[in-house]
Amino acid sequence: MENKSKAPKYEHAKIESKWQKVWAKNKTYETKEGGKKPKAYVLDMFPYPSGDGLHVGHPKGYIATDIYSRFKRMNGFNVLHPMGWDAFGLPAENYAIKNKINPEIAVKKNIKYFKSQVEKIGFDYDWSREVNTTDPGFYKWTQWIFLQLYKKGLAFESSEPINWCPSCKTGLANEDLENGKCERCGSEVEKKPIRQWVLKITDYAERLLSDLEALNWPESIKESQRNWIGKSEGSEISFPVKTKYKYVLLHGWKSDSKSCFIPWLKRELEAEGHEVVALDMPHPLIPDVVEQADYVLSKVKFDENTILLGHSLGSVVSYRILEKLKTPIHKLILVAGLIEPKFRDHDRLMAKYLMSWKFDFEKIKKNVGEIVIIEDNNDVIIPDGESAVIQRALGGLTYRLEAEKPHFCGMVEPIVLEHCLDKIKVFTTRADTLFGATYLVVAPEHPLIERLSPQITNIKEVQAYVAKTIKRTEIERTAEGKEKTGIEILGLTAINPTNGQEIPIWVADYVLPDYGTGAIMAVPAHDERDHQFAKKFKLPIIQVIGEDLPTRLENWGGAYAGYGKLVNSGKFTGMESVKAKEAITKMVRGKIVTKYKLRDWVFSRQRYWGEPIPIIHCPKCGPVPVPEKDLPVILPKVKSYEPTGTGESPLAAISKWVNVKCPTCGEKAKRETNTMPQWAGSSWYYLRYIDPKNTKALIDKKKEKYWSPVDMYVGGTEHATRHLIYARFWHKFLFDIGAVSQTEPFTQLKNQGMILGSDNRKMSKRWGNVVNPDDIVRDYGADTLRVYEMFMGPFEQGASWSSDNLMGARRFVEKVWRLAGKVSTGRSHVLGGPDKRLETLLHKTIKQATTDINNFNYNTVVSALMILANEWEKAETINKEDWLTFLKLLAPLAPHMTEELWSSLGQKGSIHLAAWPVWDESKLISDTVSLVIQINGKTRETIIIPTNLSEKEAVKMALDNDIVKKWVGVEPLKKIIYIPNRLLNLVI
RNA sequence: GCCUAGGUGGCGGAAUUGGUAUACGCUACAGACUUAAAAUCUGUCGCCCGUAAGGGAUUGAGGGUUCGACUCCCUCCCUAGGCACCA
Repeated sequence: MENKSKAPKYEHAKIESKWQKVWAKNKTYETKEGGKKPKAYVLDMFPYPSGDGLHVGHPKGYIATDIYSRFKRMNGFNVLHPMGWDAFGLPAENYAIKNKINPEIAVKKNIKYFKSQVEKIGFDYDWSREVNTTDPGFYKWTQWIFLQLYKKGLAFESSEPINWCPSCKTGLANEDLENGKCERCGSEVEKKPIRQWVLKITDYAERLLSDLEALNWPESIKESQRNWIGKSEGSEISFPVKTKYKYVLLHGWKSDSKSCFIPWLKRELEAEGHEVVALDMPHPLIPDVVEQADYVLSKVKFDENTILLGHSLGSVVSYRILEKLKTPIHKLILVAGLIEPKFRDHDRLMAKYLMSWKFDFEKIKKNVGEIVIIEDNNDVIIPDGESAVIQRALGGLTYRLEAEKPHFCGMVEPIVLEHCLDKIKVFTTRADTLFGATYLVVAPEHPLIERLSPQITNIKEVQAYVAKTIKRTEIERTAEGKEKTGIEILGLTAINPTNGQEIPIWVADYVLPDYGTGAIMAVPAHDERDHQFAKKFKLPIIQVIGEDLPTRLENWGGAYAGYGKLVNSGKFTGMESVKAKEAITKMVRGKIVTKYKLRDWVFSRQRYWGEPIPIIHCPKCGPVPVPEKDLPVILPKVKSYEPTGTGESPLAAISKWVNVKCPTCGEKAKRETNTMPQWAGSSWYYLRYIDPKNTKALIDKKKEKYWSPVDMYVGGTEHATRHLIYARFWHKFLFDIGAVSQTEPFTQLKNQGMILGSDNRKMSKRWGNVVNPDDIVRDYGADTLRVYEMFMGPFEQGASWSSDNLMGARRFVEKVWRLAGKVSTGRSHVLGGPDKRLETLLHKTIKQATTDINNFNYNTVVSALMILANEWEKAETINKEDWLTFLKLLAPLAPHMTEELWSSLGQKGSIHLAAWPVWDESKLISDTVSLVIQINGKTRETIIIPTNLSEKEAVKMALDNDIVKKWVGVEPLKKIIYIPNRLLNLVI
């Protein structure tokens, strides 16, 4: 009682503001470079400074890193523990629009409020390194990284249809969707083709996946990323399409219809049922291509089902033919074709002087549906790269490969035949079931439908189905339990390459256009979806797996998707699935390939509040990167920053900013007006803390090498497949260009569990269950808040707020405050004298606090400290050295109070710079231990024995015990299990 | 459907990794102090039988390994999260 009155009252507000000022003045937590200390980079995911401010859930992670960083500092580490603001992006912008404040002003205001909230909790941040993604000095380097990506071809423009949020009025990345809805506002997204910038994150898919293995991250986050990347290994297999065409084959200079591959190709195509015309053209030695073209036109009628093939000079004849046609033909195939009078071996004077090389490219393009250009890598006549020259003039697809004989002069040229025939390429992970592929299905978006439309007899119905399905949103298309729809494409059939079977081709929207090849082989016996589809449309189902299955196909409810031995599979019958995959792929000349579900990162937003993309569009030079010396491209101040919804950002309206001179040619040009997504700045901000003031380079190499990577990264799980994938991607890219020294940015990651409201619901204004940390700090103190949040339960688990439990933490803090009154210079006493038990307990507590803080098991640290405090409360006096040790253990958790008690005992310097206590292993052992005695594995008695007693003596002591005697009786001991200092089990 | 993490008193949760299950805290109840209340302090507090001494069952369910299982193995149920018509 006397001690109680001696101690001054615990006034948290006074103590906390006092020490916060002292720490700031003394720069207690400023990180200094160099020295011989090992480093520890401890990092929080930096917040959006939203208008609402923080609720008590936000600081949970910050408290955890704060404890960890203080602990590391006291253990002799050079600690980097910074904080900053992720202030670009939709939340900040929407807040600004809603409140009619310029985003720049709104963000400044919000940051000020956030910072005041954070500072009250007493974190050890080095504020001299504070970063803000909207600061031009910061986003200069965000733009710089974009330019490096652009230079390496990893940033490109595309007009593919992307996810468009009609409410946020901007394009979105795949990662920004939640069940097909905009993650921010919940609107259903539409597919809209708008021009946008895309980052080629898919180039890094394999590394992003395989490097996960070595990371010390929660398994669930790694699993999310694995799911998101979605790797699957399978085969690409081509199915020939059976069509009816008229082929016109034109031979080259000095040849005729009997030379090279022409006769062979004619036979092969005729065998497939096509009509083939191979003409001998007039004057093969000194040709006049105009005359030859007229000759061909007089002999052959060209229409939409004609395929024209020109070999060598025949290609030039084909241009002249196409110039003169009234209606387009289906396809033009150029084999070793040419478009200019250049030759590898010698000049051909007739080609140079007797012929014109001017062509009407527009007319030619108009008169042909599809162009294929095949170049021989070992050609001796046509110059290297001629296919690219032709492609520039005419478009089409080019293939550079090795012919059987140079210049495609072989009698047999299978590659030429392959390009003459139409094919559907499918991706499958189950090549072993290929014999059971009874039909093909293509996505409604598949180019084949358009390309082969003249051959499709029910084209009207097919087009109607396509039009209907393409309009549907992603959710409608993939809605669970949805009946499968589709329509057969009549007039076309495909050939199963294993057995030559003719199979139908369907179009159905259960096949997705942007995964695999946009077409599948359907194996209804062994794929649930195909099974449903086949049942509905009465398509054949053939079992090819399961020779050894107990039940037959008819008895299965649906498809059997497992592995097994093959049946009905020709020479592969009896083979195991796994082996058959490779063997069958090989037989049909398929390719083993790897596919990923990860899509490229749609990187532009048609919004105001983001980093401008540093590109200038010049009518002459195309897109030109802004020279690095001109960075940053400053986001201009505007009056109206509301989204336009037109696919253009509000920046497009600022002509003063938009109109610039092309950096390459100096002519009039326009700035890119799209901005970057909110994830841009956060993809590299952790590097900026290392070197926050650098204006010359992204980061100083020496500093980067010292501090990278982040040793402990803490944040919420919601960033699993966005921030954490994007940042890893950028980091790997920066590693590839030599800007950083590590391949991964964050070696260890912890997720804090969410703090829910006292009603078990997510804290939100909507439920009125939000608790503001300012109120808790004011009424109970920051130290109490910190201790409470750490004591709530395991760090990675969620828990709901409870004011009762908060009081428990407050009581503990006050108890510690009161204990200070018992401190004396003698040994810790209980009534009657010094107590060795308390010494043992102290050392146990040091050990537990040390290992538990290292593992983020803060709830058990608090409990251990409580146990010691409870014991001391029963003691008369507390030894001063023991007390100081205890304060140090508590210091990371309750920094203000411990600092106050530390200094009140006359200690020099901050407790937070003191050395962490070390436990003495020998002091952990007490003189006596309680030994558990079990009879047949059941606990019956506990006896106190001297430490390290031998088995013999322990058994003797146990058998002396009355209760043990009662249980053992006269039975002989069958077996004795003795665990020294712990347990004795007597089996009778 | 596939994958991942979980399931322990009235509640939040501990358990030295196979060795006394329920530490620590909250709640509740009783007592002390007080004119009274709050605060504080002290004590009791998982379940069933029993006045008690004592005994029995018990870590989502069932089975197994073991002298001994919250902990390891198998089957199943439930909760949370990720992916999902991805061929």
